[in-house]
Amino acid sequence: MVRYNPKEAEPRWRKAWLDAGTFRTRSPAEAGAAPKAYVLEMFPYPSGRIHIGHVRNYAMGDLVARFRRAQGYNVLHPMGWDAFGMPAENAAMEKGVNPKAWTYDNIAAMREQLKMLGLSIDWSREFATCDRAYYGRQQQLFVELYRRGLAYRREATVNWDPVDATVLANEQVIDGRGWRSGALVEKKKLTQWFFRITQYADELADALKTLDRWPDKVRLMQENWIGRSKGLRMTFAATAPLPTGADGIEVYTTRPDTLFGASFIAVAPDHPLAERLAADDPAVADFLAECRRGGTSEAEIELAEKKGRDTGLRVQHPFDPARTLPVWIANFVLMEYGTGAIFGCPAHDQRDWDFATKYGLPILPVVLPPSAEADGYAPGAEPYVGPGRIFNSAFLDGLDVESAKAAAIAEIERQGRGQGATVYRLRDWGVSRQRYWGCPIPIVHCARCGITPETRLPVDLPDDVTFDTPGNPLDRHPTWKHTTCPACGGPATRETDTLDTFVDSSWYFARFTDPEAEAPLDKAAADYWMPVDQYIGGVEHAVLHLLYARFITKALRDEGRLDADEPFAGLFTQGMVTHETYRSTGPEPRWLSPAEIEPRDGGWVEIETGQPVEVGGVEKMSKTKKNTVAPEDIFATYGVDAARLFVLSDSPPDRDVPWTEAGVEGCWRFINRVWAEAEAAADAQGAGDPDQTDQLQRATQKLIKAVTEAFESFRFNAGIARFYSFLNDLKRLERADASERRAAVKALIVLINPITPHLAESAWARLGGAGLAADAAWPAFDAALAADPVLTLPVQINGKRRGEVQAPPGAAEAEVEAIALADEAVRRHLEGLTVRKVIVVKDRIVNIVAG
RNA sequence: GCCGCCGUAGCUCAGUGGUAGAGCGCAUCCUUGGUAAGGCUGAGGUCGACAGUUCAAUCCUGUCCGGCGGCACCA
Repeated sequence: MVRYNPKEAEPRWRKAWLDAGTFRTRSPAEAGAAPKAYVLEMFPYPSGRIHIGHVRNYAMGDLVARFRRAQGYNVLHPMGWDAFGMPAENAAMEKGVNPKAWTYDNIAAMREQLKMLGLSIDWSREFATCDRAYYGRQQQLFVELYRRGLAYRREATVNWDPVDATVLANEQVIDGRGWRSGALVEKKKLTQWFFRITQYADELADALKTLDRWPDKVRLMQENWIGRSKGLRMTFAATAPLPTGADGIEVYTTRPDTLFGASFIAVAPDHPLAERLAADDPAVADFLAECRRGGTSEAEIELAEKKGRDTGLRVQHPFDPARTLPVWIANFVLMEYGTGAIFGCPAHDQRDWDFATKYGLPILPVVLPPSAEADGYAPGAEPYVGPGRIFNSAFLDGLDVESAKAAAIAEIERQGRGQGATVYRLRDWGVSRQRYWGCPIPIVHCARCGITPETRLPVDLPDDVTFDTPGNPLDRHPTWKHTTCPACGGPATRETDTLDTFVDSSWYFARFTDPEAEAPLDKAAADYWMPVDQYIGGVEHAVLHLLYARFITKALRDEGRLDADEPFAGLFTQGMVTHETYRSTGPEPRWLSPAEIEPRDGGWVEIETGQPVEVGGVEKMSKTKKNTVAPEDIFATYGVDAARLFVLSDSPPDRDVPWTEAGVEGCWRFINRVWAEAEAAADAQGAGDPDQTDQLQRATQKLIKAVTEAFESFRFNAGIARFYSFLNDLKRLERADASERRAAVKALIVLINPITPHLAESAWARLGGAGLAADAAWPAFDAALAADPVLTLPVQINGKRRGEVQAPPGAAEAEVEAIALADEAVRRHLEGLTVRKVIVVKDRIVNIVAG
């Protein structure tokens, strides 16, 4: 008996795979009739060190990739680096290092760590988004988007950090301050580049229902984010010309059926009409200022009181010449949505109800709840927003809500006052960043020709930049931005904005299909491999990255660069790795790392002080809470396979998994048990107990079925649970034939290879398997071999289990009934009772109803 | 407030319209030439609560309770 030694075995097998070229992607010609499988995990930011979350993400992807390989698919499983972004510039500012050198050093370090995981990756396809070869081609795509009107420039309000002199993304603003500088962030109007994602809003929303291998949750989040609503855009005619010169106020509504219930019009505080009125009236100006002061946090919005101010202006009701409605300015109306103006129907909208109640505006019910009577109907204590029949509404009376919407829209359109319209919450994607370490936007500004796309690509990022002063290094570089116009040859300046790094990650998956291609994409390669069959990553990208990538894929499709409609046919979002938190006790509690504590007297104490430690909640691993574990340490102690096994075994893959030392030790013991079984099977001799042999054969077939199904359906932990029980079977059936034992363990090895590939190779070799375990075919399930010769059927009397009987599979009902009624235990329970009915469920159970 | 997911052993989770399971932890014992180990045996569960459907419900239906996540003056 030789103990399994991962320290020796794991590097040896990684070298064997490399030497054999095991994970090289086959060309379509080599693959022939084999189906393709593109398996991809979200590529990492090269921070320089992998963390345990990476281990989980890539272990899952590797499981899928190795599983598909064994099933005979031609697998593409590449890796790259999401390498542009702020951390490199922050390192430059803080440590004076060059961002490019810093990034490539990190990539080199992290590549070595990732390679330790033994992933079945074709490393020949690796690239980084900061490679000139990649971002240059991205610039080419940008120019195409620009020429097709999908990239454009306009003035927009942005988060401006006055200390760092840069624009910040929304997520970089924390409590109103710049996350790095701590300066109060200002709203500033800047001319910015945008991608016209809203042009694809309908398709992005509609196509969600084709993504049947995406989590419902993510599809729902995207649907909410796009926020499509169908309604009516119409103008209420003013009774007198408005101060803005307009002759009416345009509103958007999704409830045109409630037009007869309208009792006021409200415009946003930053609506042009409100601003015009404020210019003439200090009281209005004061009111607008008051509205702006309101906090922006969710809690504040939640509690914010509805506030309004009557402008004194009035508009005409479109359907009732006798009625006019007052025009208010209201703080709850948003300028960014719809037209920045609404009509209020207090009877059927909570916000309008709150507002009308506060300011004494009329509440006119027009939708009658199903159970209510129109005569004498009075609104209750809150607005009615459910379905019903329209009443008090002239030509709409008697219609249901949906029919009334259509009828009202038709009438408004007939009158020429407006038309049916679709409105989205989704806004165009602002892609400008006033940063250095990103893809330069390939545009020049020419005094004569204006905005001109650069044809001399790539536009290289200069290496000689400085970070000693705030602001954009590209903008203050002495020579970089001065160039000539590609159109007229005259003097011109370069655009100094770079692209949001989400652009980089919006097409890298397509580039992987042929990373050497001269064009941004090789269409044949992209059409062979795309879409990605299985994409795996964190749910935190449910909206942004995944929505952007869908948009860019559709834009590339419309440019004829590939045929795929969607980038990711299958998506899986994995949970995080969490860990207990520990705090020291005493006057100044602080977070302690797992390495700083030890068990003592049934609790934990701080090693340095001997003071008791307070064990806190199980939370996402973070540096501040010091509840991280270092993958390298785990690898050194238990081997890579134990770590891979652990992150897949203890929780369903889409849920968080709490990291525990005991759990990983259990995995380590499991690995040793598998190895021991391989050794025992390899050394076993001769024929054994026929009954045990049969049982082992059936158990093996059941294992094959269960594990295959679990892997297909992303229930990896459930599959692993079957391995544990199977080891118990192997132990119990140790008198089975030697050849059957070897077959059983070989099946186990091939099934477990996607999880613990190094162990699988060692065990495979020990059992004399041909070639590499990584190349072994997935075992086929044989239902005939799995069938039990005799079944044990429980017998229930009045629904309670009272005994069990043996019967062959497929036994006739009458036969089983006779066996059951003859059973001694059953007869005992039936004493004094009359059998009224016997229910036999074939091969399952017998239930006797007696009384 | 709206939407979604989850409640099974101390912990993390499998599972099924019909006999409740695994790993870890715990207890007892064995081994001490696999030894910073290995193994045997065992205890431990009103399957979140209540109601309904059924011969039979942990599983299906409904209501409620608890936890997590997303969205939220979006007209």
